[in-house]
Amino acid sequence: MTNYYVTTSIPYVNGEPHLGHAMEFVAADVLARAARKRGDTVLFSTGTDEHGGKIAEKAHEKGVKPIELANEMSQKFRDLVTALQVEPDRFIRTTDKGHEQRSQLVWKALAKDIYKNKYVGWYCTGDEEFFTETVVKENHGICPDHNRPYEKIEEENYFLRLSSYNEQILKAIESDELKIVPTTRKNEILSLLHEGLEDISISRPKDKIDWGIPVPGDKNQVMYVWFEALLNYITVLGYPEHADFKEFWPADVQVVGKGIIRFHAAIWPGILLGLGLPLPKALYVHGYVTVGGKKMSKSLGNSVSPYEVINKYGADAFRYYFLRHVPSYEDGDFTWEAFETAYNNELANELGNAVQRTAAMLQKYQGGMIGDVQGGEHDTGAYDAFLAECHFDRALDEVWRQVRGLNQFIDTEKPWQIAKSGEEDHLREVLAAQVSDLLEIADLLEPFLPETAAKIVGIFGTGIVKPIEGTLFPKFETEKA
RNA sequence: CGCGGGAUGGAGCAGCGGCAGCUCGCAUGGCUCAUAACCAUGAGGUCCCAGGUUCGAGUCCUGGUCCCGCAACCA
Repeated sequence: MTNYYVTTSIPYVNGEPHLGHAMEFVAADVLARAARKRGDTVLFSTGTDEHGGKIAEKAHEKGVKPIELANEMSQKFRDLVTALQVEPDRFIRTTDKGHEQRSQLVWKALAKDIYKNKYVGWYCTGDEEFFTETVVKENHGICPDHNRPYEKIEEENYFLRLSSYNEQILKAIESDELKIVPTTRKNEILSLLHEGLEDISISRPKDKIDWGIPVPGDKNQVMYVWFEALLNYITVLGYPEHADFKEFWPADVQVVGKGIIRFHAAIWPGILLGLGLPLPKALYVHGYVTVGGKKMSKSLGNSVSPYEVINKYGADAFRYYFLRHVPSYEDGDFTWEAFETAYNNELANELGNAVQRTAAMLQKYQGGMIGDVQGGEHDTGAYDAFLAECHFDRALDEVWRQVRGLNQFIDTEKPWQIAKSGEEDHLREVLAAQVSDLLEIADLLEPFLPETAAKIVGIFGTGIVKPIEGTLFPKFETEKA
């Protein structure tokens, strides 16, 4: 029995769940479902990242405690996961006691690679934030927001000796021991590693940020959120002693967005090497979703809630669009127009109608009786390969190649003519072949569109057609502006 | 010269040395089992510019133009 461990990054509960989060959940869910389908023992984990100054600040603004805000927001992400028909085995919160305790164990285990040092930086008392040398130079030493000079401030931080693992990380990524998909992302991180990693600060003074996990043995410091958030991938398994940890680590695939690749391809491997643990086998890096070609933002007022889409068209339609029409290896765009076109043409017309016409003919000509169905005859090699590479869009292209092939087959065979000529055996064969195709399509679709796959099997899976209520994908009139 | 990605028919993309391809959209024809669905055919491209390598270049090299990421200690 093979074990399979897949994770998503855990969203920071600073903002509402958006399309990007939804897409990542869905991508990981496809991998998990595909693994379950081939019989692996799967552990699929997701969750929320809840500590840090931003959360404390926001809670303060709203007049609630940080944990109250975190509870509320975490639930929203959990609800989104459910609405998307995404089925994780674990949902970790970084405020879980277990995570906090285990993170401290990690800290202690890393002791040899942690040292205390002074962090020197340019600070604006207006923003209460540090700025980089570059930014300070650009602004000629004066903060444009507050019109006051940046101050040079020193603070004590704990640092992780990331630099000492640079070579090992570089080798692991170069050799695909830690495989980064797609290659462009791998090259990006390799160039970063060639430049060399610096040690990073992994704590903050408590008097500045106190919403965090205490550093063991130092009352004045809390862990830097990023450091601690990364640890979720092993604390959720029960690092260091739990059986799950021993059985499921290293992860098979970690799904992350392109914006946080450095954390996952540099810092995280550094931590793992420091702990003497194996690195994850693969990192799948997806792009960002834009709306109408523009970054989603509140100021532009162009953000689309995942629920708007799901409530109107259903989870499977959502999954379909974001898996096929947002390129798996690049950024993608969402517009209602593109979504509705894909929905109507591909889901309703091509697939939905293929199901419908097949079911209708079986009922009309054979009283719903399905003849001998031969099992899948198509070569799914390309599909399998794409799926293994997280090339979801291409994998679905392959499925749709079959859907189109089926429609072509029907038009070529013309079962309605065969019915008229009374060649019953031939008709039975042709219709059975259609069903066979549809069942194979349903099988391939299962990780991507679980509800749809189940419906198709429900209709044709037994010897007799069991029509569903309504249609697979009711067509929507495109709203014309 | 900080690093990297990209520029291909109206739109979105694939092709990465050997007849320029896919999806959408558009036009025409066919069919009638079906969700006004399905099928076929067609129109539409100086493959960013300028040089070069080659029998042959979207495809390789050099230079240029224009876009877009990253370059963080916000997570």
